[in-house]
Amino acid sequence: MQSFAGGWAAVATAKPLCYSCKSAPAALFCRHDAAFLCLRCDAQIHSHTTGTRHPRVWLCEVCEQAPATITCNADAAALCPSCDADIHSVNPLARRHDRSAIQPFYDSPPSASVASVFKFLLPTQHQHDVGHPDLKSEDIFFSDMDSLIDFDYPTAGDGVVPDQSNPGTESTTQPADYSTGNFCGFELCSTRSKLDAISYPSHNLSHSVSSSSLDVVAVPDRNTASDASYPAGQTALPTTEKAVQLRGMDREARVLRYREKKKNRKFEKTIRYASRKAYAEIRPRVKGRFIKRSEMKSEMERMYAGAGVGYMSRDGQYGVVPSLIV
DNA sequence: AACTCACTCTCAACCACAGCTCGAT
DNA sequence: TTATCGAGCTGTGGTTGAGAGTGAG
Repeated sequence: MQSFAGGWAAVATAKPLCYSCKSAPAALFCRHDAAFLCLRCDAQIHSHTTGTRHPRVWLCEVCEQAPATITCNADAAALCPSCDADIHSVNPLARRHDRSAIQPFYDSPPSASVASVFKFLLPTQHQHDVGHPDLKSEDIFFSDMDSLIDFDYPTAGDGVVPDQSNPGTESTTQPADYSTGNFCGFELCSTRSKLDAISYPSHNLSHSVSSSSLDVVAVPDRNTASDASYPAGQTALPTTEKAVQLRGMDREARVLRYREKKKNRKFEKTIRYASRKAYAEIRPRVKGRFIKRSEMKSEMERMYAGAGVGYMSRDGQYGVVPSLIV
């Protein structure tokens, strides 16, 4: 079994070369020009001084060979249609991941990416703050994140993954044309099924959440990213002054609090069903594997046959769980 | 520099079964 | 509309083995 320790990068193959310089690996895809670009060439072509602000998207985090068109909010990952289909068809839990069409960025990639990576967590009204020219990405990013970054499970119910299969959200899940595999005339993700033998744990969030600003991906607000088939260059960049808030000491305190939380954040296994944990802990095992209680009984009887040693507690239940060495 | 070997590290798979989900009645 | 039933699915932890990574020769 292939290890998945390296996250998405572990299965990634060589990125396509930049269409402009033809030497550096591409980092993003310009939808207007239908061209892969490295960050340097992108900065030159789409700088404010040139006035060119084409809609661009990051490459798929999995194959890194096709433009991302879908964002999986559960995994904080931008995916191309093929990788999305591969990953989210492995089991029912994966199928329930909240996915939405990715929203292109128009400004410089670092600021756009940082601001957008957690945008699915932000209130909808902040979506337009991303492109505000007067704010550093961190200013936008940290202002409201601390109240949203706890990642606590819902208090009601068992804290299961939200069901994204309801009809109301279906339209945002697969907006791209998967049947053809084409997007803006570009053939997507020619390297399919690299993840066939790789499981896809839903709790594995750290690969992108903890990344640097250059590594993170654009994650659009699911409520606004309803159409992936953006006509090239036609989506106007909205601007607002709402982001210019929380200045001064209050904001600094919030930033500090967020950074502290971020520092201490851990993506550890979360027990959703304590009762199952309790049962698993007392369940008899052989070499770590669960065994039938009837098998354990017969095994113990065989082991202790004639020795006069009892292993059951007085009430017939299991006392100390024996670890059978075979 | 390229290769082999030994060693360490990482992690998915395996197992049984209580409890949950959901469709049928 | 509500209640009940049953089939199928999910999640839980310790151990293991395969594969990746690393350093020495």
